[in-house]
Amino acid sequence: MPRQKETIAITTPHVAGAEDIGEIRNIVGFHIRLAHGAVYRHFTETFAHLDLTQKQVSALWLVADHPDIAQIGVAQRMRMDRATTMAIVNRLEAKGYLVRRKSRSDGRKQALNLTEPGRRALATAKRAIQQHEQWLKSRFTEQEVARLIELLARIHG
Amino acid sequence: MPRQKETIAITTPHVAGAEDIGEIRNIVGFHIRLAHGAVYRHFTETFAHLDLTQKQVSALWLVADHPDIAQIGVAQRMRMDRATTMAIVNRLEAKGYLVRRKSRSDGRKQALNLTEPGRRALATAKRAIQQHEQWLKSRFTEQEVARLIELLARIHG
DNA sequence: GGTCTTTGTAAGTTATACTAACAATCTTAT
DNA sequence: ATAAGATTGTTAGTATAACTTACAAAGACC
Repeated sequence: MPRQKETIAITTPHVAGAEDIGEIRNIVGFHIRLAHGAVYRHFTETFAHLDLTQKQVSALWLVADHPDIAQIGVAQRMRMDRATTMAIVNRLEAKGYLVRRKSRSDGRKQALNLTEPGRRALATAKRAIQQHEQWLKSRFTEQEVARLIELLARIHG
Repeated sequence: MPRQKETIAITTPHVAGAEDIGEIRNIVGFHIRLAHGAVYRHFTETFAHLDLTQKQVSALWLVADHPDIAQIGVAQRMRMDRATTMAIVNRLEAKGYLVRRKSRSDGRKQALNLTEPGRRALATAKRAIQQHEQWLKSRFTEQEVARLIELLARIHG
């Protein structure tokens, strides 16, 4: 147990008062980050055999639910900027899971659609997500899950 | 509004049944990711003038609360691996906010401690966090905040 | 003493997020 | 109708974070 002489001088944030906002444990943001990290880690494990990340699955799912969606549409729904969306769509396209094609209604846009392999990959991914959600939800009652979602939705609303 | 002929064929996940796990909106993981993203974004804005990221502030705070802590200690508390911790400690050290020094109790370890500029930076950061937390907590009652933290803690336990 | 483990470190890879700039296209104001 | 402005996709470049592998130094255990 390392604990030398400077201890006292350093562990006292009580001198100034103003910057003492209590334990780091009381910071909501800290808990969201930790929870996100835990979820992210478990997700990655669950998806180790598939070659997909969270974002990629979300994007795949969105395109499946919204055929001919433009990249900007994916970006808005996932709260990402255009450049980040590009990177993700590029990867999905490289895997052969979706195709870009010029939108007929708006020449600036690219209409995104899943390929058959993309649809199969999403189906597999959804099964993995089910497992992952099971792990996540196992610590809550149905009611608590609903409550948690409601609270989280107020943040990203 | 782009919406062509393939719409019907693609928007029906009802055919297989098994992979239909409902709306993406019902996935807890999805909400955690979105909430985390929103928090992360607001944090970044709040900290735009300071030159610190979430992780860096967390690490700084941890070192302040635990003088002579080893990198592995920071890693465990922040749920990071040693390599990631290295990167963050390196950045903080480069900014002159903390110093490494060989632990006397365990030659393998580095004892981390804040410098005076580090302590000042943390004090400033805590004020910014207070603002950030205000923004975050403004949409909840005290009770809801406590409930949210409790639920999130069950995830990262 | 020798073996196994822990800790820090370095190097290299991947994913994400951001900015800035640009071209093509659409929208709006005049 | 044309000019000016906004939107969309794209590329390039930067930063952060997380991961892997490998290695060295030090400690723990037999």
